[in-house]
Amino acid sequence: MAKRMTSSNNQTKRSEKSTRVFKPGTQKKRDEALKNKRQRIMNAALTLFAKYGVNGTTVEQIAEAGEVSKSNLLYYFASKEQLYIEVIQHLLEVWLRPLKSFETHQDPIATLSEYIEIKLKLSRDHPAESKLFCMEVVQGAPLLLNELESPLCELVEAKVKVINSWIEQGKLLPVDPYHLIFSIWAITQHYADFNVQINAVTGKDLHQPAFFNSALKSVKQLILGGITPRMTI
Amino acid sequence: MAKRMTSSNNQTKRSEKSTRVFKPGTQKKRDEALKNKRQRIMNAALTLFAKYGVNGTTVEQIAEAGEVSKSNLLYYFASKEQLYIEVIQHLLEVWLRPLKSFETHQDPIATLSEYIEIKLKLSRDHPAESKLFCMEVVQGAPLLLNELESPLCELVEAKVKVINSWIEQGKLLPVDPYHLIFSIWAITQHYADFNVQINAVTGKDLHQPAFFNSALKSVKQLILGGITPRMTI
DNA sequence: GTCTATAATATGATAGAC
DNA sequence: GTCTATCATATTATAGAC
Repeated sequence: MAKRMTSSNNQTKRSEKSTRVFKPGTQKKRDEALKNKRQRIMNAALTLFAKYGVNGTTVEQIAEAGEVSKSNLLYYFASKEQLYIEVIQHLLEVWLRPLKSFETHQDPIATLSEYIEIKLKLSRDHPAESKLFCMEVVQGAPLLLNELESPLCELVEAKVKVINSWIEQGKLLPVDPYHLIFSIWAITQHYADFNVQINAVTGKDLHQPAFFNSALKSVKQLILGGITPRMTI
Repeated sequence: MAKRMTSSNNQTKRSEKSTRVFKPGTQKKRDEALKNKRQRIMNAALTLFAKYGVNGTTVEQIAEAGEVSKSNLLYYFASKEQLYIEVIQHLLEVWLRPLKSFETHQDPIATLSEYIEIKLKLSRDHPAESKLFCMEVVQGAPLLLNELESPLCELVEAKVKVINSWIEQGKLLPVDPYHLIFSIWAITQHYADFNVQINAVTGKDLHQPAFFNSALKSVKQLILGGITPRMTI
């Protein structure tokens, strides 16, 4: 009793949008406008949730940022919680993409190197997604646990097998694949999530190309340096 | 307007505690009881803030967890915000301690190795502190920015100089000291902050000694592997 | 110091006109 | 679909008795 949002009592109410067609061609336009509006609202919500937390953000703030009225927003999303869920779901998709596209080239170093770069670019270009994901997981991921358990788990396991086979082939020094993956996630996402601290200490951020490059170089050096086989001619 | 907590309008009201002494020896006891109560409340607040966020936690929940009444809590802390500030300040002290005690032994690898271990133990033993610090920084650290700018900055700069001197002496391979420090923070704190995700993927957590040891070993291997000079006999 | 009201207000959500 | 009230409630904080 007396909680803010418990991520449970959700009954989607207005998921069916009016399907009547008046003139041919009008429907598509209508759908697009609606989609844009939903998109605008979700983007605004993402930014604000990442900045103030879910409970620190009001529907009115989101509406203002999305340039709609509060009640209009609640016409498009049944409730604040429903909006949050949709934002999180969309976010997760963006967030798992790099791992899915983790192409396993012949050379493990090239593969991991590419993955690190993709992740660091994601931190640079989608900091709000990174931060909201971070906060959600830190708080116990009440809404994500299901998704984290099945899909992520399988995805990670597949990569773990690849890494282990590299190690068996002597292409990589022995290392625990799970910790390797966690370390890559941790460091690359740190540049987005802790950017305020990084900025306080260095005065720089990832949008400065020089800083981005030095970060990328260092991360690669640290992560890959410990697992690159020495040349033994 | 219409925000939850803006971290500004704070005038500490009840900082002076009654100083009248009735019997000798009673005062100390009284102070201790008071301190214990404040401690209890702050501990409860820390745990709940870390789990539900500041705005997701009500004063009543904290009071319940701290085993005091709501109004009694507000007798000890002028406001929820004031409580939050005190929690954060105490937290920061705990959080900066390892960096302060970053003893610079002769051997850089031993020094860094020890620092990594301390940080990982901190993640294991003080996950709530880690999480709340994380959330605060992710959200822009409105309350911490001052502290982060001066004290942390100087502390880091001192360590950076040490690391650079090691590099000059050839005891360490060239590496950007800032990124090195960030990487250590990122990985070690990740085990506390993202423990839910780590647990979802591996089924394990830092309290299992075997998992702690494998994490420690891997982190050392990754961080130190890329900066340990090769033996060139 | 502690408790029981209760004030003051912020905020999510709905009703109903247009 | 959109807007203007407005409701209902949760929640911080205070007043005042004991």
